[in-house]
Amino acid sequence: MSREPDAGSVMAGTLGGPRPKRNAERSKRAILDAALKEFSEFGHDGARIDSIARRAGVSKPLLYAHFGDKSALYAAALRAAYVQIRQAEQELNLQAFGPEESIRELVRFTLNHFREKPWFISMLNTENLRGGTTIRQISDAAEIQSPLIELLRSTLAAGIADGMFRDDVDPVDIYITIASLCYFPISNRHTLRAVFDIPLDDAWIDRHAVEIGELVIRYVRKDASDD
Amino acid sequence: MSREPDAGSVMAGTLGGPRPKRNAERSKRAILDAALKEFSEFGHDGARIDSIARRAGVSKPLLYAHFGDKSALYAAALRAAYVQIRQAEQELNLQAFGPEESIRELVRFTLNHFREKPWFISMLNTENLRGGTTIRQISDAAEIQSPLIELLRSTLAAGIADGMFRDDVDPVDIYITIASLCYFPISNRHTLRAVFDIPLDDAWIDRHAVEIGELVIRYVRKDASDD
Amino acid sequence: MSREPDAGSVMAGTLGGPRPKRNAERSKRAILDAALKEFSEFGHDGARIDSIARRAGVSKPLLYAHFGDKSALYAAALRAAYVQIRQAEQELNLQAFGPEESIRELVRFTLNHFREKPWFISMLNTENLRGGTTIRQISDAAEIQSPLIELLRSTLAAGIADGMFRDDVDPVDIYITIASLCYFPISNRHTLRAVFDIPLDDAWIDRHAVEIGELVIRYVRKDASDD
Amino acid sequence: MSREPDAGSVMAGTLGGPRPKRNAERSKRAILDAALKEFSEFGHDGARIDSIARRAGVSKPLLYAHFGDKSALYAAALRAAYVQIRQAEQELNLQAFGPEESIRELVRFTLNHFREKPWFISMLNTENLRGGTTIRQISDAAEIQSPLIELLRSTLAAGIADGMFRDDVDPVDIYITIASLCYFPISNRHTLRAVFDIPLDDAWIDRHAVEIGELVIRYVRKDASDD
DNA sequence: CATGAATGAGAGTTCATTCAT
DNA sequence: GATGAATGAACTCTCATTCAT
Repeated sequence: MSREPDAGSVMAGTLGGPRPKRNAERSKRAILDAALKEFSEFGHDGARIDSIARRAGVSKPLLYAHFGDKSALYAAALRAAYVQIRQAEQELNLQAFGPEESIRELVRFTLNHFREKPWFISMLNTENLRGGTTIRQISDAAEIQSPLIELLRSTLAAGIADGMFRDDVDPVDIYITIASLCYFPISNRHTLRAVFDIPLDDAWIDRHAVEIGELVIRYVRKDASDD
Repeated sequence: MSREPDAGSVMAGTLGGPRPKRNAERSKRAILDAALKEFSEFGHDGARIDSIARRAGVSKPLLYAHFGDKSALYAAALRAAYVQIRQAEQELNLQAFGPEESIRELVRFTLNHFREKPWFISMLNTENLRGGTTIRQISDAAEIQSPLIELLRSTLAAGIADGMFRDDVDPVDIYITIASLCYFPISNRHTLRAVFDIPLDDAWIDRHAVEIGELVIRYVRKDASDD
Repeated sequence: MSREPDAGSVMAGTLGGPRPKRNAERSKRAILDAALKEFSEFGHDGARIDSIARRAGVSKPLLYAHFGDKSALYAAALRAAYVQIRQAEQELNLQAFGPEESIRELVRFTLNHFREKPWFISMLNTENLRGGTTIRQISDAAEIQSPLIELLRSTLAAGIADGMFRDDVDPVDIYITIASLCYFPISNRHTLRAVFDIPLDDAWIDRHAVEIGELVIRYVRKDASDD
Repeated sequence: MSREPDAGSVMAGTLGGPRPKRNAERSKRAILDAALKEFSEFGHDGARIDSIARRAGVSKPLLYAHFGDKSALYAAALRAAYVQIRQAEQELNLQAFGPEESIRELVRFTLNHFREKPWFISMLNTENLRGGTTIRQISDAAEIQSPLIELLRSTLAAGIADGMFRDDVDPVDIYITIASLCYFPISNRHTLRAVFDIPLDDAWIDRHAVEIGELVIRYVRKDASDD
């Protein structure tokens, strides 16, 4: 309510009075962050309420007071993962690029988000493993819908107008294609490493990102055979 | 399903009536099948030993006698999922097709396997969620390695020899690309359905399969700009 | 219901606006009422402090400030139940009736009190279930003792004087007899309904009340065999 | 753990092989007995599963395996209380007595059962406090219905035939009357002791039992005023 | 060999109670 | 004085695992 300590610590020395020890908003946030970590590390069933409370630095009853029960907390964490990626997408400014570069940029963004916020992939895997029961109940929330499809649609339109892109590709398909290509190597890196002898490290991923970009562009590009 | 190599032969000469002596093998098989189902439906932590025993129609002590403990059973189930896909791959005869058609065939096969044996994807998701600890311990087993890379390498070589394919693509990359494209729409169908308004049914998947094929082929195909 | 003895008078002369100053008394009363309901609905262990506070429209710390802890609140509620019945008894004016009618009146009164203030029976059941620990600690309070025994004693004396009643019955015994007969059918109405096929409704109770009256009167009445 | 002192000691020396350490029936019985004690001492909410398991000398999981959950165990205990009184009633042989003595005998029996098996009253109190939800669900069980009503009916009929009893009293009413008179002084002995200055001990109860008998007999007896 | 019976350890959840504003 | 925020302790229930027959 008044001030937030971590933000506060940076500001140490500024006047502003004593930190509040009881701050509902802050506790809720801490619990949600901890839950996101715990659920994405261990899945719905593997996650431990005790551990989440400890991570958040609060007691279990407080956690229950704020979120109800484990499943509700899981739902909140799942939702938070979506909200996070949608917020990040807001900062993408594809209009600044030409059609092809826009696509490369979108690929870069997607892959980097998956890589840097690993809990997003983990939460999605967990949720799909569970049959999507939870997301189905929160999907009505507006924040979950990605506005990216619109961005992609206009990018494709620009490419078509330029005579560079085919006019028979669906933006949702392209989005799913990009997501597929970015998701799998990261989501499945452990099993891939076990089966193939390649070093699936950051460098590999970076190289792969370039390939993905080219792959998608070649696909949408209008070429000799498309007349 | 699988033949019992020497059923009865050990006991062949002994008198003692027609007691089913191969029950051990049978039980083991039943447990493994049940475990594969249970683990893929509920994940490692969600799976219940009780439920597996019930599904297999055996007692828990028997299950423990055969497999040791839950983690060992999980490892066996994971391994079984790999063995199964490798066995199916044996029946792929890509040599019968030309280079492009080979690739289309591989895409079709991969996607169908993912769709028809959903426990494979589930097990992989589960294992990756868990950080790959288990697969790392069983990855030395020969049956897990996919011989598909070799098949792909020769397919690509044939395409290069024909002058149809580029000569700078790595077979592992292509394999991962194909797997990515086939894996994601099936693995994540629940969350995708919640977020996008598309009907992710079999018909959609079938249409998408064609797109995937074309996408990959366009990527490996040598075109005007590749000189 | 009960008058507020000196409401407002203390603050009468002070300036300072019309703040409700008697809130303390009010809150205490509200808490007690809520506690009586809650404890009688759910018993000592089933009652919830949260629920009592909510019912009373006050915060939990206030409740604690007023009553100490759950057991003390329970004790207060138990005491309140007794005070209530004693107050009601005050309005009984048996002297207005002849001996037999007095007894009938007492039966009617007792049964109606049990029926209309169900928390009295519930509190007594709860307390007896708990071994009477609480009542033993508050029994010294004058308000708990029933003056009814005296009333009964003089009623019996009048009946004896009239030559209508036996002279060997103890007023306490008669009181317990009346209470027994009125208590049981109401206290145990749920189990009785489950075991017997009779409709234990108000009409039944009313008829039963008449029987109880006759039963008691026949018992105290001097008859041919009592010489 | 190894030996069971009480039961075992009685049979010590009898042949019959080693006692089974794992005996489902015996465990179930032990749990039920312990539950009956615990629930009647502390009520539904006050009872502790831990305590019941300890009293029964078994682990909590075993208890759950046998009975499901706390409420189911409570239901089983409640039912056991009824079964117990019905079994005891079997041994009542009222036909051996004349009508009046039958009634005295029934009173004696009822009061003694209440006194000697205090959990019966406690369970009934608890169940009524809870609104009878549980008994309503098990009341279809035949063993719960009391055959006593029939006994009473024929006793009354005999008395009427003898010209000793009135012919307008209902056996269910009489049963409830007797139960009321026997129940209350025992059920409410703690609160009664706190309010009245009488020693509610065994001697008092015994004397009261005689009074109850006479009371009931006077009520059913045909007297001068009943013509 | 095969299993019904049993349990130690720990999970999620609740509740009376208190702190800090 | 009054309260939203917070918690220690305990409770019900579950689960992987093993014993004894």
